[in-house]
Amino acid sequence: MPLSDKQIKMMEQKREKILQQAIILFAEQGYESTTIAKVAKASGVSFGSVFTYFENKDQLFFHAVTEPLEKVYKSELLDFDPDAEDSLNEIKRMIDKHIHIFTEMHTYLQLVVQVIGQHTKFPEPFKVLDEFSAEFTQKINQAIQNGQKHGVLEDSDPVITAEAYMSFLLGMRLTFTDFAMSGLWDQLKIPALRLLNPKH
Amino acid sequence: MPLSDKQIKMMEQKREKILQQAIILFAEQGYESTTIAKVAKASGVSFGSVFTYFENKDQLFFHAVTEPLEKVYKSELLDFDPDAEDSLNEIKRMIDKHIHIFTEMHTYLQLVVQVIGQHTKFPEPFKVLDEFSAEFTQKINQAIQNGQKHGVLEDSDPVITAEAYMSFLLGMRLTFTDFAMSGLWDQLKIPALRLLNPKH
Amino acid sequence: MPLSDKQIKMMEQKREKILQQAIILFAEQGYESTTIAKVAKASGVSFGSVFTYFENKDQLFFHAVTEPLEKVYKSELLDFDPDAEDSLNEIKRMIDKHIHIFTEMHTYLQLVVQVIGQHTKFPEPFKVLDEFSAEFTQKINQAIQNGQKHGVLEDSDPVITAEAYMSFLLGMRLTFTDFAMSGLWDQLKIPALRLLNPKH
Amino acid sequence: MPLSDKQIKMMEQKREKILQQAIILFAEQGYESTTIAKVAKASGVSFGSVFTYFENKDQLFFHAVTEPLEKVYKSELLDFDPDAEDSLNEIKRMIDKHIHIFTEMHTYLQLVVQVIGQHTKFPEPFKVLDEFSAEFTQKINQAIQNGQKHGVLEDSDPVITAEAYMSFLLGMRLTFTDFAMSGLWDQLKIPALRLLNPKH
DNA sequence: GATGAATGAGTATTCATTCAT
DNA sequence: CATGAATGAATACTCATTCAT
Repeated sequence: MPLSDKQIKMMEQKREKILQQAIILFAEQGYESTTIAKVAKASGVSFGSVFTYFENKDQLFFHAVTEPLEKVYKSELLDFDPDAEDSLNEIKRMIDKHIHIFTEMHTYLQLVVQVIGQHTKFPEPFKVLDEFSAEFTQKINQAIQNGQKHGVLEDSDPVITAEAYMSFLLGMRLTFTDFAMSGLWDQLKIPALRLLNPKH
Repeated sequence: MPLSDKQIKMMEQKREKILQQAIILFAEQGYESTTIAKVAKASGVSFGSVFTYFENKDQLFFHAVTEPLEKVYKSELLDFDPDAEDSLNEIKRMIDKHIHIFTEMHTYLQLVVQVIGQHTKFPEPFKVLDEFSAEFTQKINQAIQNGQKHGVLEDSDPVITAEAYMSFLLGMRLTFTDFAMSGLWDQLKIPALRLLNPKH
Repeated sequence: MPLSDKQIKMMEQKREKILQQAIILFAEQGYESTTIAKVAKASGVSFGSVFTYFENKDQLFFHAVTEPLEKVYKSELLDFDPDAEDSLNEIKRMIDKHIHIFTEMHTYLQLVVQVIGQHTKFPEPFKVLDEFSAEFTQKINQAIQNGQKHGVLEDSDPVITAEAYMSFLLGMRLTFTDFAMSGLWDQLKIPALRLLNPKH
Repeated sequence: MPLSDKQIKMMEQKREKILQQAIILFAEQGYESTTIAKVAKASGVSFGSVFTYFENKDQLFFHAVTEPLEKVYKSELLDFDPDAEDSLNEIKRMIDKHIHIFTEMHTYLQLVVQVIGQHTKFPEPFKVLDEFSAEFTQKINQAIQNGQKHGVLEDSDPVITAEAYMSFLLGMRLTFTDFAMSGLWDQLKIPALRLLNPKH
């Protein structure tokens, strides 16, 4: 007897709830200090149920790291046209979006940073992040070349510039732990654009 | 019976050795995965000895985070004159130095990032880092204002710009896990300077 | 709504399948290492169904131990005439049969041995085995006395001899784990008979 | 600073105590039902200490199975001269000894039987037992041939007879769970000898 | 001061069992 | 009756810390 649609939906919600809480806890307390019991409590399920939805702690961590990227951030962060005709405006729109997304990514980025910082400890999730990182900088690179071709950006090594841009985004969210002061974020668009070396 | 000078020196060396190995292990494996036994083994002492030199694991971590800063990086990173007459050259010299230091700080920065990312878990070490961060950006800020006053930097909000500069430094070391490609580092001076908005 | 005959038959088959797989798993892996999930998987049913047919794991084990005995082995092992006129031939026939049955009992005997060896852990199944053991040796005893009366067996304490005979049967199956070498079994009839002390 | 002799002795005693209790518990309750906590309690140490002396539960079990064999039983069971001139008396002495040892081995044999019965679960300890078993039957075999050569044993296949003798010893200890009735044991020497087929 | 045995709090994970569908 | 999600008791094992030598 298969599960009813309702049941399946309930289970999906429960899985999502567990994953959300796991992301928060892993981000704030780190992999080791996040116990399955804490995740279960935060999600309102018994700890046994966590194992119904995720094979083990490692897998839970892996999904906590990769699912938000695959399901949300990836498409959002890559949502710009690197070959746009109106190159400068597209780049500005992109920066706007990136700053905005990174601002919202607070918790998730702490997770990302853990994985990158201790990549030998987390090889599988790191691989996923690393691949996205390559794709992301590659597309930024392309947009920069497009801007240079259209004469809206001054010349600069597009590879270095793309890497610098990404470093800035990542570092920005790290430096400011207190993200109440969201007014700041907006203003970071200016140095972000400056990194891409626009013509005056 | 007081300890001889030689003995004192031996002990200091032993303490230093333990701390160095602790920094490496904490950085690469994280706080929880770094066991006292591992640190002791890497330092060539019995694990009991670790407790002779450091009250407990927490204290060991605290010193691993703060001593390199206090003893080495702090003075190096603040070694520039924010009121220099030859403002542009001083800024360029400063960037050179910063990029260079951050390049070398690889391991230590992983530690820093852990503390910042999980600052609720590590309040004491975080406080030390946070205070340095404030001091650092304040001094950068001052240098930027000096550059603007001397007309070598275009106008820009010096607070934002200083934060952007620091974000870039921190993010830069995070993005590139493979630091064999040190050729890259040199080239990062260009976008770093661009962030400060120099006149053409 | 009563169950149809067909349904009842299906259920009986399912119960039998579960029991067979349970016997194999309990025998090869032991009580604790045999999980209900493994039994269910091996039987091709959901683990919930196991509880439909057997109250709990203990009961499943109990039936795994006792049913083969009650339904198959008991009658086979007792299928000899302890008062036969042609005493020697009956005894030889009995030995033939016993050796043959024990040879086939491989898996089941592992189960038996577990219960005997850890009888404090398995008091109920042990009781059943113990009672059969008493009945078996008693009947062997009787056959031995009959043989002695007919002058085909030399004198010997029939109680001891019966126990020795049973010990031999049980030990035999334990000693040889590799039962591919079935040629051996046949030859064991000779020492088995010798135990009963036949006249030359 | 190395441990003092006294300390080392204390530790050896503690290890021995743990092992003895482990043997008893593993024998009576089986591998899975024997918890480290139970062993620790029975030995009067904290459960943490068990791990000081044995790497893990598997290793504890391995040593529980192999040490008594290597240290005690092996030499005792092989303590007979398979080439003795006074062959019959040597064989009788051997049987006496074997029956006596097996009588005393009660607890240990339950352990042995577990390992043999579930040898796929316990490959390493099984290997040790299997090797001893081969050595033992080989030496018995030799003694039987010697007896036949000297004309004190009737002819019989010495390989089969040796196996039968060993099966009997093992089975004997299994059949009788209540070993209070030690009067019985003595009488088992008679069928044991009979198995070896002595001349009248 | 140096060592490492002893301790036990804490944690991931397994698994029998219950029960809603 | 069949299914499998939910539960939490139970257990091996790790590791910081203490302290006797």
